[in-house]
Amino acid sequence: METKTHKCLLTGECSSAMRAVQDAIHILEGRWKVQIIVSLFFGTKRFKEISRDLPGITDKMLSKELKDLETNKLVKRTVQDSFPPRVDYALTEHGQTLRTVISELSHWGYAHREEIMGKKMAEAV
Amino acid sequence: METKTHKCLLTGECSSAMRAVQDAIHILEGRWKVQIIVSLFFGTKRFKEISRDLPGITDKMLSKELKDLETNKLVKRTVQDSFPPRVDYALTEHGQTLRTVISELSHWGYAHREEIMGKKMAEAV
DNA sequence: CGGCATCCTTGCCGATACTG
DNA sequence: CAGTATCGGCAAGGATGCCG
Repeated sequence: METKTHKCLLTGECSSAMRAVQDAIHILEGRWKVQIIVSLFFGTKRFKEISRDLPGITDKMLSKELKDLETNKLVKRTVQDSFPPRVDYALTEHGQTLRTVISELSHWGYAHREEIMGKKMAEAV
Repeated sequence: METKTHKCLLTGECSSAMRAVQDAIHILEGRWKVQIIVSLFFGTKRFKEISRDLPGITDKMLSKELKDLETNKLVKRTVQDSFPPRVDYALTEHGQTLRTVISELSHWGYAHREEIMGKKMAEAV
């Protein structure tokens, strides 16, 4: 326990694991990413549909975030060349794997709220 | 499946789950939080020890982040009034529960890297 | 050693307007 | 409908210096 295990801390295989964690968080962080993903958990959506699901988001942000998610192969963008223009967004298979992660985060988030607010309050609410 | 389940999207119990996820992410996000926590996975540390584990972090940031983590009851701060001054930081029981979450994020992060870089490259590295 | 105070840069993100 | 273009505020956070 008092051994020099901390030598591995940010060099060696530990740093590789660190980067993996940071990568994962980086994809989920920010005000909108998770909300967009959750919105798409419910199925394929058009730009405006997602927009309506996220009160307060601007077209600019939604556009940017979707582009990010597409770059990360989490979201598939499909263009129908009809009029009016129609573009569909859906989670890729890989995007679907986020369900587990988000579920885990959700559980911890609840537990955390209990810890912070006090167990008693948690039942009260 | 095509039912109007999206009605619940950001109103109702779904929004509660959303907030839980956001809470969890908020605690882990940023450049340093996870690194500090991981550093403390290896045991109780002093301010300078953590600082040495995280090349590039400034005293100001470390101080702020530790305060945040303490506020969230993830880290316990203990002051020995000796000379030179000595302050110990350790994860609380609640802080330890992050192991599962971080482990999950790490796994997904690796899988994500394979997805992005291509499975072939993953073995090559 | 373990910080806090100050200054300053960066870039996130919102508001608004415009296009095909 | 599905975006892009431009402007700009504001807060996170890096650099530096000082203190008990």
